[in-house]
Parts: sequence; structure tokens; C-alpha cells
Amino acid sequence: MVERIVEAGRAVLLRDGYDAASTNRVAVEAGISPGSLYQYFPNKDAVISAVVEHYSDHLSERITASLATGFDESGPTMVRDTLEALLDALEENAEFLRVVIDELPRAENSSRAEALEQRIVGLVGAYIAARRPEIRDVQPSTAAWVLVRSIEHLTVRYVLERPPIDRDVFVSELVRLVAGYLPDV
Amino acid sequence: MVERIVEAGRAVLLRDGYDAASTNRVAVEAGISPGSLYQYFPNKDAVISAVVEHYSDHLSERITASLATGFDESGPTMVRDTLEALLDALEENAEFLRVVIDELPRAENSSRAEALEQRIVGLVGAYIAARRPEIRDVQPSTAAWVLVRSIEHLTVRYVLERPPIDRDVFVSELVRLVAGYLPDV
Amino acid sequence: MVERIVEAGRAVLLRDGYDAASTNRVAVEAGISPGSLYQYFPNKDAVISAVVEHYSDHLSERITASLATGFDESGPTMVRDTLEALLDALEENAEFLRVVIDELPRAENSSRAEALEQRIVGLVGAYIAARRPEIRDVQPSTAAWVLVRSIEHLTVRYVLERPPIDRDVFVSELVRLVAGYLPDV
Amino acid sequence: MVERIVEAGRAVLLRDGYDAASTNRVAVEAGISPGSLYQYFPNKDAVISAVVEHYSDHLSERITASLATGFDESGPTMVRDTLEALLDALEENAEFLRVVIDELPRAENSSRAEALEQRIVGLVGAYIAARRPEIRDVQPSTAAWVLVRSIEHLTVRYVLERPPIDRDVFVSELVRLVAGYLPDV
DNA sequence: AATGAATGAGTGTTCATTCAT
DNA sequence: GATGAATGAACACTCATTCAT
Repeated sequence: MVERIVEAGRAVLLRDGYDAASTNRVAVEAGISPGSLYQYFPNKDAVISAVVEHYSDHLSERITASLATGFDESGPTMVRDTLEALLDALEENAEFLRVVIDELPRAENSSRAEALEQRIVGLVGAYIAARRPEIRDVQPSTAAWVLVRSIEHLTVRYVLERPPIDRDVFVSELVRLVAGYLPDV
Repeated sequence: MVERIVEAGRAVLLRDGYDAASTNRVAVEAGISPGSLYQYFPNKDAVISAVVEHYSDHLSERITASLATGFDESGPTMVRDTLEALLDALEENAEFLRVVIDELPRAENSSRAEALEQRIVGLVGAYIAARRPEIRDVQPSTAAWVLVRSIEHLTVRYVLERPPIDRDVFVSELVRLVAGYLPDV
Repeated sequence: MVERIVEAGRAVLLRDGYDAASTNRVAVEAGISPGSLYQYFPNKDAVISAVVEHYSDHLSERITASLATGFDESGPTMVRDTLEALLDALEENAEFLRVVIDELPRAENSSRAEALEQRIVGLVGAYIAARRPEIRDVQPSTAAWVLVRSIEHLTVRYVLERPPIDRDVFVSELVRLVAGYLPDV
Repeated sequence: MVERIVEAGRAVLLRDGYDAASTNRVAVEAGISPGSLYQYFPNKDAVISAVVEHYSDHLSERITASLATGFDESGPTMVRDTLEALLDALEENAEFLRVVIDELPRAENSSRAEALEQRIVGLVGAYIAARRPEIRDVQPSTAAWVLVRSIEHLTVRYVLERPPIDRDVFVSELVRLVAGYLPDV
């Protein structure tokens, strides 16, 4: 039932947008009464959060899996593979991504987004540290912070804006950005 | 009069946040009646947009000025100076920046933000083209797209998140990111 | 307009009872929209309070006027006249009195009722003190407290319950109660 | 089971107040499901009524016992003893009394309260009749009506309002009220 | 141009009650 | 008998917008 509501929430969010995603509308979409919704969620925010979390978890898995896979390798091929996987994951749910990024007030789900980012920053930081503990004069966590936020934002914007840049070219540029920033990794 | 309304909108946005920024509240703050507000703006979104535009223009001027100043120079010093100026501009209105980024549904003012980005992408693209028309194998506009969005996002997040990274270190990392990505510029 | 709402509130309270006296229903009865109601009253309680206050004021005037008229006289005739006036006032709005006493949660308007009681206790206390400062060994305020609450309750219950007691007999009994309690006044 | 529900209702009423005393909450407190509650009570009012009745019965016993004890005696000592017992009984459950009197819509349990009053009016009327069948020119039932309602209301208000009147003084005043009203009893 | 009273559809949420299991 | 998920009408309240003055 929770699943039914979450799925309905997803559908409403995609079809009608955030502003129109009222609890009543979600209930109608789920084919239940508004009262029933409140037996599974304490309030509206919890419903929206669950919908976003569902998507977020999916994304998170994909990304961390891809990151884990490449952890023991290194070099531009590994970076490229990871970026391709990331782009694939984002493009797979591009429409939903648009709603989350463009329509939701960021504050609403910043904690969730931040948790995901933290996890990835951690992974990437560990990767960098494993490769080069003595990397330049900067802390791995700082480099990871810079890198992760850049890549996250660039890929998300690329998927949402669809700028006139070929995907292969785009990925190559990202690889260059990473390689240029961390030449020894 | 438009100005009075915009100023009132800014005050309400900062004081009460986006959710509480109703047209009635803006009208009260401006000392006019809600009806009058609609003689200068077609709807609520137009008011919010104007407020954001006001801020956006301010920011835009600062950034393009800084960019223009350094246009004829080159090298890491110029990059660093530009980044410092950008951070200064963002930090100057950090509170407003927070409201715009964290509370406003991005779609609301994405067109505005994009316009600003386009302008900067144009400037940076021209700069790159002027320096190295033959730069690698990538179009200057593509490089500019990647660069501008990275830097914009990183600086905004830095100002809003205040991560435990020293400002000087942070700027240095940005310089390295830029220099690594465009070694010949 | 406030008056129109209060009158509508009175009508709804009388026709449908307290539980059914929703803001929407009051608005319909007043021929206005629910939103308009909130331009004159901050919330539902304020509407109900205003309705009760309206009635309360009316009652209060009658009672204090009657009390003031008899202030300089004394003896059973004055007591009887005051009681008759009180019963008249209560009977005049018996239906509304029933709603206020039987349906409203006492806590809702206890402050109002208490204010009225205080005023009357003050008046009666002053009357007693004027008559007999040395009255027995009890403070006038205590005697007034006992007297006012007894009479208030007995008259209200008499009007609402309509027990099989002739009105003249009832008033005579009240006079005896008062006279027996304060023989020298 | 009925008892369990009534006890739960009492607890909820005392802990959360009337407005929060929903059937669901009572069911939770009783450790049963809301559906089960309806196998023992036809609706919410019946539950509340049963709760009040429980308390009412307790009170009723105390009062009638005290009345019965003094039935064969007479004079101010008997009156005083009865009043003391009544005040004791009320004070013993002052918190519950407050909920019943201040929060419950009187109509909800007026029938119950009236039944109790009738019983006491009957007893007191019988007492008066036994003492003085020829008492003045008034029917014992009328005198009892006046007396019982006065005393009931005064004691309840005294316990709930805690006015600045010493308990001994208060009881003395009640004795005087009774003695003044029925001098020969 | 300016007003501001009026609007009314819409919101998130509650809770007494039912009924299939 | 007991359950508890499901109900759905109802609630108090908001606010972007309009329009007669």
C-alpha cells in the first residue's frame, strides 16, 4: 500500500508537477481515500519525501555500484566508465530528475541530496586517498568535494538542458576536467 | 512604484521566506493595496521574478565587469582575481542567494538564471576563443559551458554550505581545476 | 458586515447547534464566502465569541441596569423586582441561553461569563457593604459570591428546565432564599 | 471489557481533554481496536456517557450515603456534616469534575446529571417533608429543587474556582443559606 | 490610477464509523 | 468476537486574483 501511494505520488509529480501534487490528488491517483493516505504517512511532506527517496535510492545504488566497480582500477578508462554509468542512470529517469531538480524547493529534500553527496564524497575521497595520499598539498576530502559537486552538477544539467554538445564529446570533456584536476589519479 | 514593490518583495523574501511571500504580504510591506500590485505585475510569479531579476542584475554586473577587466590579461592570476571577485559578489548577498537557491522552485526563475549563464558562457567562450581558437579539439562554447557551470555551482555551494575548506585553499583548487582543464589559456 | 456575520452565527447556532456551527456554514448563512469571514474575524472562536458576546452584552446591560435601579432602595420589594427583571431578561432569549449553557463547552466562554459574574458580584457586594458594612461576620464579597452564583444558576436552570413550579412561587422562594441569607439587607 | 473501555476513556479524558478524546485514542488506550469498541458501545457519545456515569455513580453513592446517614438527625450539625461530605467527595475527583463541567458540552450528559439531581431532590424533598410537611406554604419538592441546585452549583464552583474563601467560612455560609431558607428544618 | 473588500476553489488533515476478513 | 484497514465527508483556514467604486 505504501508502494501504491508512492507510485501514485510519482505519477502525479510527473504529470501535474509539484505545485499540483496535493495529498488529495495523490489519494485519487492511488485509488484510495485521503484518510487512508494518512494511515501510511504522517503528512504531505512524508509522501513527497518517500517518492523522492524511492528515486534517490535507485540512483544512489547505481552510482555507488559503478563507483565500487571501478574502485580498484584507475586511469581515464575507469573515469570514463563511471561517468557513462552516471549519465545512464540520470538519463533513465530524466523526467523525474527534472521535477526533483527544477520544481522541488531544494530545502525540502536538501538533507536527502546532501546525504547522497556525502556518501559519494566519502567514496571518491577514499579512492583519491588510496591512489595518492600525498596528492599535491590538498586534502583528499577537499578534492573530492570539488570533484563530486562539479561532476554531479554538470551531468544533471547536461541531462536536463540537453545543450548542443555531443554526449561523447561531453564525457570526454568531463574526463579531461577530472584528469586535469587530478593528473596523478 | 515598480521599484517599491520589488524592494518590498525582497524584504519579505528575506524576512519571511518564499512560502510566506504572498502577494498580500508584499503589498502590505510596500504600503499599497493588493489591487495596486496587479497594476504593475500580471501575477505573483512576475513579482518574484522581478525581485530575483533585480538581484540577478546586480550579480551579473559584478561578474561581467570582473570578467571584462581581466579579458585582456591571462594566466592564473587573472583566473584567481576573477574567482575572488565572484566569491565576493556571492558572499555579499549570501542570505538572498540562499533564498533564491534553496527556497525558490528553480523552474520559477530558471529562465533568468539561464540568461545570466548564457551571457557569461558567451563571455568566457569569447575569451577562450580569443586565446586559443585552436584549443584542443573542442569548441570554445563547449569548454565554456563546462567551465562556467562548474565554477558557478562550486562557488554558490561553497558560499551556502560553508564547508570546512579554507577560502584560499578553495580558490586555489578552483584555479587548478580551470588550469587543468584549459592548460593553454 | 461584522454584524451580518454575528447575526448569521446566531442563526446557525440556534438552528443547527454548536457542533454544526462551522465557519463555512456561518458564511453561507451570511451570504458571503468563507474567505470574507476571515477578513473580519481571525478564527472560528472569534466568531463564536462575538456571537456570545453580543447576547452577553445585552443580558449584562439588562441586569446591571436593573441592579442599578434598585441600588438605593432595599427590602424584599427591591429584591423581587430585580429577580423579575432578571427572569424577564433570561426568558427573552431562552433559546439562545440554552445553546450557550447546554452546548458550548464552558471553557470556551468561561472568561466572558466570569467577567459578567465578577461585575455583578462587585455590584452586589457594594450593595451589601453599603447596607450593612458590619453584616454578620462575613465579608460582603463572600456573601455576594454565594448569593450571585446561587441566583444566577437557579434562574438559568429555571428558565431552561421549566420545572413544574409556578413563576410567582419560584420568585417568592428566591426572595426567601435571599432574605433568609441576608436578613438585615 | 466494557470496564476496560470506560477506564481507558477516563484516562484519555483526564490526560488529553475532551477535544482530544477520539474513539481511536480510547481504543488505543484500552489496548483494543477501534472496531471492537463498537461492539460494546453504539457510538462515541455512549462511551463518554459511560465514563461520566461511572464517575457520577461514585459521586451519587457518596452523596446519598451521606444524606441517608443524616436522615434521622436534623439541625445545623447534620447540614454541616452533609456539606462537608459533599465537598470531600467533589474535591476527591476535582480534576475529573473539571473536565466534566468545563469541557463536556452539558447537553452530552445533561440527562445523567439530571437523573442524579432528581434522585437527590427526591431524598431532600422526602427529608423536608418528613421534618415539616406543613413547611411554610411551599411544596417540599419546590424547596428541594431550589436547595439542591443551589448547593450543588455552589460547591462545584467552589471546588473548581477555588475562590479566596476559607473552606470553613464557605461551609458556614452554606449552612446559613440553608438554615435561612428553611428555618424550621 | 488606486483601492481593498470580496472571492471561492483549494489546502492538509481528522475521526467517527464500517465491514470484509 | 475481534480486528484494523479503509472510508469520506467535513473541517478551519489561505491567498492569488478581481472589480466596483
